[in-house]
Parts: sequence; structure tokens; C-alpha cells
Amino acid sequence: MSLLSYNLILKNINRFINLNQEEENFYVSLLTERKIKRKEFLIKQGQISKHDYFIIKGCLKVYTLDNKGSEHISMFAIEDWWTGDMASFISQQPGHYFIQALEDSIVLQISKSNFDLLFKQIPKFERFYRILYQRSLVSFVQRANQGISESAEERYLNFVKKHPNIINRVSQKNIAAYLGVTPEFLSLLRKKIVSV
Amino acid sequence: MSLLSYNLILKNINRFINLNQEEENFYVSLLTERKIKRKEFLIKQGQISKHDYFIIKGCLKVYTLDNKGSEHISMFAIEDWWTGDMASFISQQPGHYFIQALEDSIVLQISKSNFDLLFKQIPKFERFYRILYQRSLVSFVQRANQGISESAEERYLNFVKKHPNIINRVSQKNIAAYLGVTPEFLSLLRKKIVSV
DNA sequence: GTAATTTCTTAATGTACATTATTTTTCCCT
DNA sequence: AGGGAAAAATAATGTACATTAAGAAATTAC
Repeated sequence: MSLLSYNLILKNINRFINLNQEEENFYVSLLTERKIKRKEFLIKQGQISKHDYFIIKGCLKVYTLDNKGSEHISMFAIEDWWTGDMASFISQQPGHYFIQALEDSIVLQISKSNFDLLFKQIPKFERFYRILYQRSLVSFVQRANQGISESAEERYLNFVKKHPNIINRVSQKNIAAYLGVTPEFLSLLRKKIVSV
Repeated sequence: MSLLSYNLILKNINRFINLNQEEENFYVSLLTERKIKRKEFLIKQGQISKHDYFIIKGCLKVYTLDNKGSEHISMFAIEDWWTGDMASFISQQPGHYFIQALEDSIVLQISKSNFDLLFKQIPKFERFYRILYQRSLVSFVQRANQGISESAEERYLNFVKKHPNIINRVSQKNIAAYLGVTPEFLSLLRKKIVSV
């Protein structure tokens, strides 16, 4: 595991809790680095999710396929973000999500058993995840409401404003699958927006 | 604070962590009981949310008004559930949500300062909230996806299956505002479903 | 560097749901 | 218990977005 990876994840964690040198060493010992090429999968629908992931470099999408076979992206994960199929990881039951790399990527992963061990050995991590989940909840509640209350055009404009960096890295087809519209309709929206 | 309230919230907490007698006493000392009549508000949009709530009895709705003035319900809170405007409560900034009683209700509330104190005095509560938030996240991620990927009819049928008890207590107008459709369209859906 | 794929655009037609208005039913209040 | 208010049903018309199909542009792969 490279020094770069090590620094990035510890800096992420140190936003909320302070670890001493010994704790840092122990924590890092629970992680493994994994390289994944564009189009490869971290997990697939139906599998039990064995790991939780932190992105060091690259970009991935988390998505499901509905019964009609169409793709719904629930998040894009880029550098310094956490991702995974939480429901499957926690329950160790088959999951509903695919996680696929959109660019060659590097992630750090922690296994379920090491995740459990972590809380036993360094209870401070309860606090870290309490705060991390709390913040995630705030944005998911917001997104759940937006999904229901806003038009596709509003959702697109909000996404552009909030994640300009992602817009430039990800195809419109994927943006459409995130917004919950067809690529054709997104194309139409963009044309309309530009012409205004 | 009644013995009934006391037992219900401690039982809820003991699902995830074990408190000794002293800890239970301290925890309960941080709470206050509040009665609220049908149609009254716990919090209103624009206010800073001073408390987090646990429902002892009754039923409330958490909702926003969008810029067109229409109502979007993000959850119904009933007995043995937690609720609040988490974003506002945590940040102590003005919030976006209303919480209104649909029936005469009794809640236990904890203030922001007591919430902070709780983590200092009984760090086990980090674990409790870590697990609570983890579980909420799992269901919100699911709801965010359903909001985007399913038709109104599918969302209605899922809601009926998942929360049959709530269906019977809450008006169709409110169910419609939760599902993100008009009451007129929900009425049409129900007619169609019954006739099948 | 060029063929092969994939992505993006444009346009015609179709459908899920909104809006508005009216009537009927249920519920609430004193 | 009865009058008033809110909720629910029904129906006509309108709109946001889907679907299908075809061609143009951009990327990928060998």
C-alpha cells in the first residue's frame, strides 16, 4: 500500500477523530489496496458484498438494474469518497448493486471481519462512522425528496452546480441514468438549456 | 416523564447497546416529554431545530413545501420511531422541514446540548447512533432509488406492503404527498388496482 | 490510423401523471 | 346530532418524459 493512499485515507478519517500513531498503524493494517481497470466490477448484483471501499484514484458508478433491465445509478464515487453496497455488506446477504469502474481506479478496501474488529479494537471508529453516516443521511434524505419533488431539468441543473467536476468526467448516458431519465431526454434538456 | 415512555425508549436503545442502571438514569435525565395535539407543529421550516424526537404515541408527518407551495412528505413517524430535521439539528442552521402531528401525540425530546453531552458522558451512544444511522441509510438509499426507478403504482403497492399499519391511520392526501403524486391520481390508481 | 463501437443528437409518436373543476363522501367540532 | 369543512371520487384536458428509429459525432481497439 502506497504512502499516498495511506495519507489520503488517514486525512479523511482525521476530519472527525484523532488517531495516535499506534492506532493509525493498526487501522492501515486492516486495509488492502486494489487496482481496478475501466469497465471492471468491484461487486455485482446478487453477490454478497465482502468489502467496504474508499476511493484513492479514479471514478466508479454504483447502480442497479430494474426488472425492465434499465440502469439506475445511485452514486458516482471519486477520489476521497467512500462507497459500497451497505445493505449487503452489513447483513452479509446478496446485494442489489453493481459497482463498476468508469476509469482505471485504485481503492482501499476493508473486509467485513476487519470492519467488525476495528470497532472492537478502536471504539473511536464508532464515532467516525456515526458522523460519516449522519452526513450521508442528510444528503440522501435531500436526494430522496428531490427525486420526487423536482423536474428532470431542475435535478440536472442542481447536479451540475453541486458536482461540476463529475459532469466533466462522466458520459451523458451515465448522468441520465443517475438523474432517472433517458439519454435522449437529457440531450433535449441540454439543448434547451443552452439555447436559453 | 411516565414509566411507559421510559420503558419504550430504553427498550429501543437496548436493541443495540446495553446500559447499566446508572447510565439509564443519566440518559433519561436528558430527555423531556412533550404532548402535542393533532395539527400542531414540533418544528417549522426556517426554524433552527432545537431537538431530536422519539415518538411514544401518535403519528406525525415530516414534510417540506417546494417553491410552488406543494407538500412533499419525507416520512411518517409513529410509535417507537425517531424523527427530526437532522440537517438543521446537527448544523444548528435554519431547516427545511415541518413536523406536524396527524394525531394527538406524545414524544420524548433531547436538546442539541444534551445530545452532545450524551456522547461525552456515555461514548457507547456513538455506537447506538452509528447503527441507527446505518440502518436508516440503507432504507433511504433504497427509497431514493425507488423514487427514481419505480412508477407511482409500484411505489404505492410497496408502501402498502411495507407499512400496512400506516395506511390505515393516514389520509390518502398524505399518502399521495409521500409518494409524490396528486391525490387525484392516487385515487385513480386505487380504483384501477381494486378493479384488477 | 482506420474500422468498429459506443455515444450523442434529432424527431415522431405514445404514456404516466398533473391540473382544473365538479360532485359525493367522510370526518370534525361544539 | 347536525352543520361545516375537509377528503375522496370522477372526468376532461394538458404536459413532462418515454419509446422507437435513424443518422452524426466521438471513442476505443487492434
